[in-house]
Amino acid sequence: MNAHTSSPPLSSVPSSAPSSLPGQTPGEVLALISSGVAVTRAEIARRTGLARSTVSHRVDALITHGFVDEDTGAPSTGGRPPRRLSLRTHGHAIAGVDIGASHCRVGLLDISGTLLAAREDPLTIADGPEAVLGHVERTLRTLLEAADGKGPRTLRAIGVGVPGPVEFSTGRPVDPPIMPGWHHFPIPEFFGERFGVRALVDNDVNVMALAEQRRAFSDTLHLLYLKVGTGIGCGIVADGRIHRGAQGSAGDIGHIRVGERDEPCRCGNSGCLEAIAGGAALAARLRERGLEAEGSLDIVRLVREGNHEAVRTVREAGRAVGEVLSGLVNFFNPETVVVGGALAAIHDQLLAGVREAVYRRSNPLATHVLRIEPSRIGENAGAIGAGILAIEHALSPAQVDRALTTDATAV
Amino acid sequence: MNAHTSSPPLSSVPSSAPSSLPGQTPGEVLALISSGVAVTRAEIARRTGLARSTVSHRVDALITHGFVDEDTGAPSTGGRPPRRLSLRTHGHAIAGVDIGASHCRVGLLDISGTLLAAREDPLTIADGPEAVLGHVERTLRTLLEAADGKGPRTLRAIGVGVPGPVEFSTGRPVDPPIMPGWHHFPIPEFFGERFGVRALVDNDVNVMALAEQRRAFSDTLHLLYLKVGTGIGCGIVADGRIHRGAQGSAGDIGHIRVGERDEPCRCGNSGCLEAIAGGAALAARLRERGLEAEGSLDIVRLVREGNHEAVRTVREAGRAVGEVLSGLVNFFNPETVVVGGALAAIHDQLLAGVREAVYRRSNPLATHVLRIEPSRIGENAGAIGAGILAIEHALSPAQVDRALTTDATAV
DNA sequence: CCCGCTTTGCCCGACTTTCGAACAAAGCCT
DNA sequence: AGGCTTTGTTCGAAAGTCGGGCAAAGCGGG
Repeated sequence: MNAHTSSPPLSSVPSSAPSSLPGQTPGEVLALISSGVAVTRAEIARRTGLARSTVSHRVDALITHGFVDEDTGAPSTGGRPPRRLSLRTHGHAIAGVDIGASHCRVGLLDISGTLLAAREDPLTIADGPEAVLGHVERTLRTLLEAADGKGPRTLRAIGVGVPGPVEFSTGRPVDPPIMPGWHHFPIPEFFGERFGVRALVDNDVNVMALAEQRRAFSDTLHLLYLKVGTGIGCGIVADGRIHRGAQGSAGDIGHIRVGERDEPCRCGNSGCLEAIAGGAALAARLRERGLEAEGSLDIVRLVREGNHEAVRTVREAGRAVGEVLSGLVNFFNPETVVVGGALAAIHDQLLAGVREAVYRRSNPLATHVLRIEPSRIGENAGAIGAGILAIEHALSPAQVDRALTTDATAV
Repeated sequence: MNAHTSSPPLSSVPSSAPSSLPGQTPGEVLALISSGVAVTRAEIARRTGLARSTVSHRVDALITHGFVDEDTGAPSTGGRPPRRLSLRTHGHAIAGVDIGASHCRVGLLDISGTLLAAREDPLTIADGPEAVLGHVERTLRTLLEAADGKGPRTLRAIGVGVPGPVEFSTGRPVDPPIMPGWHHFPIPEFFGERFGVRALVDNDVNVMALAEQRRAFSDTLHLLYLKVGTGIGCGIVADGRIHRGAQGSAGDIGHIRVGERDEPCRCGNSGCLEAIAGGAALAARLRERGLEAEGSLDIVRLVREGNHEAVRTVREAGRAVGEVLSGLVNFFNPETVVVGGALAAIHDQLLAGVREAVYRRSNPLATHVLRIEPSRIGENAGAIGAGILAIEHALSPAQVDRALTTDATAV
């Protein structure tokens, strides 16, 4: 197999890189600044091909509208030192809300994505949307007041992750199996009425995947986030964007059939991944063998204590997860798989099994650069990811341009 | 489970629809016209929010540069009848090339995507790129000359589908298992030197998926194209765009493990989908039972003849495919699954098995609007899809804008 | 220390694009 | 035939963009 590596010049074929597409509008200039791609006026001009005067114009608009701050000088490159521009974090605030089956975490972020404060409370999602969201509202108001200490912050947008499928365009859960009473509940309207801002709602694993991709694995465009807890789910980032599928139920891998074992599953089928490797199933199996295990946390405890039975069971679960994952790797060809959820606390044991199965069965081309790693963000992934979702909405070029034209000074 | 269907007004929450974003540049105006979204000047003005005079300006530019034709009047809506605009097909030509393991199909399309002519020839891909592409070049020149009869046509771009993973940005195959000698061969440069136009190269199933989505299932954004032939592969359209994955090997589902059976596979593992349900494997199994079957076509023949053994085998293969597919449906949540490839000729038998397995195992939310259907495009899907890839490149706003500014009259 | 060099950022006149309003065109309706 | 409606064009005004000139600000060599 001879490799052709030379790059003969393309005679009269237009170059594929249009060299300078983005940045045609103030909002896109802001995107360049906030993403760190170009942080001085001169850099922006070079990057976009716009005249220096035009760039100054746009940057001025962004500054007077409170989107950008001008830091003091930067290191000179031989001539006059450029003035560094940065997203103005002061003044704006974003909420990131992670609602789980039995807990709820509310985070406050600045507009650059830094988590300023977070609070977790136990809560039962089955109490219904009014009760749960009411609690979120109160927590959020508390956090906002507390944060006011360091300069007032105006809430700009809210991101919400919920444990079930969501129709993203309307922000409404659709037939969520573990959220009784939430079907079609208009979450964005709930927050819109109370805070006067937009709320973006998505599946919790999706926003966790987003958090990991944006914050910890920004060099990878295609990422899967495997959440192994009581149940098993998967968040998908394809080409840097969340893949939600037709009904918003993409990533629902808990009931994929795996292996030979025919464990019955609560879904009515048997042999489901969740029935074999989910935290609830593992705990049940350990109980059968006389161990004390109620939920995922007990499994973590037992493994940490070095209980052989538990370690073996978890490793086996890892293999089951890995077997399913190997298929998904072949199909989706991600660069990174992040493993999170309660059981990721013992990722040494879990990942060993996962890697074993994936590298045994997957296409070598797909695996030879594949990384399978534990979550880097950890317990705040949901809140941060939801916040990122909201930030990217609030800072999208379209939104920013609108803010500039309907000249109400931001902040 | 109570359903909340009311839509209370969003107090002071900005509407999610920016109402009039697209169309800021001549290229985007052309996109509106060619996609049929807005086909008169007045419609474009309404759709984009631009002044009518601006729209006229842009349309004039598109007309003088040969991108748009002005048809005669359209039905009046009470006032002066609008003049209908349409993409100028006359003059432009696009090539769509579908290279298989043992055949090659070259198609000539006009810029609206209509197939003008096509030719298929047998050929062995293992003869290497120079030989194969040389043949494609000759065929394409023949087709271009023949098409010249009805007005001269200038070739604008070439799309190519090949049976292996491709690094799309460079158009080079990467470690393709059934294309010896093609590793890293610079296909776009080959055509660039000979025709002076850009060539876009992609995996063959990807372009087939694209063809089905754009031409036959344009109401669905998420589509899988399952090709069941000698081998088994899958093309992925996510959110209207081809998903290629990190190494361009996404959709390589032939070696996902399925079921209990441990058939050895040429990949070294056992239990692979392809080893159980691929055309080659089915033929081998039928041969074992004394039937005469060399390849996929013989299976089709036997099933058509009503051979019970063959029908049963195909149906079983369908179930195996369906079992894998059920997992992918849960994971990806497509709206449509299209089944093509040689064995799709007997889709009654094959699809029965596929549907049976999918509907048994997949998440009801994901399946209740899922369509599993035979290919509608058929044998030209590869050539047409490759052509569409090239057309969408040539008509992309960026390309069109460049053509307008570097004022060389198109056509 | 001063002066030329380099790079950055702003100012200003020339040019291009876009807008909005007025007007012509073309069919429908009474 | 004349008013009405919708479409498309013409034209002057407004806005945005460009590019050159110029001041600002640091570096480095004599």
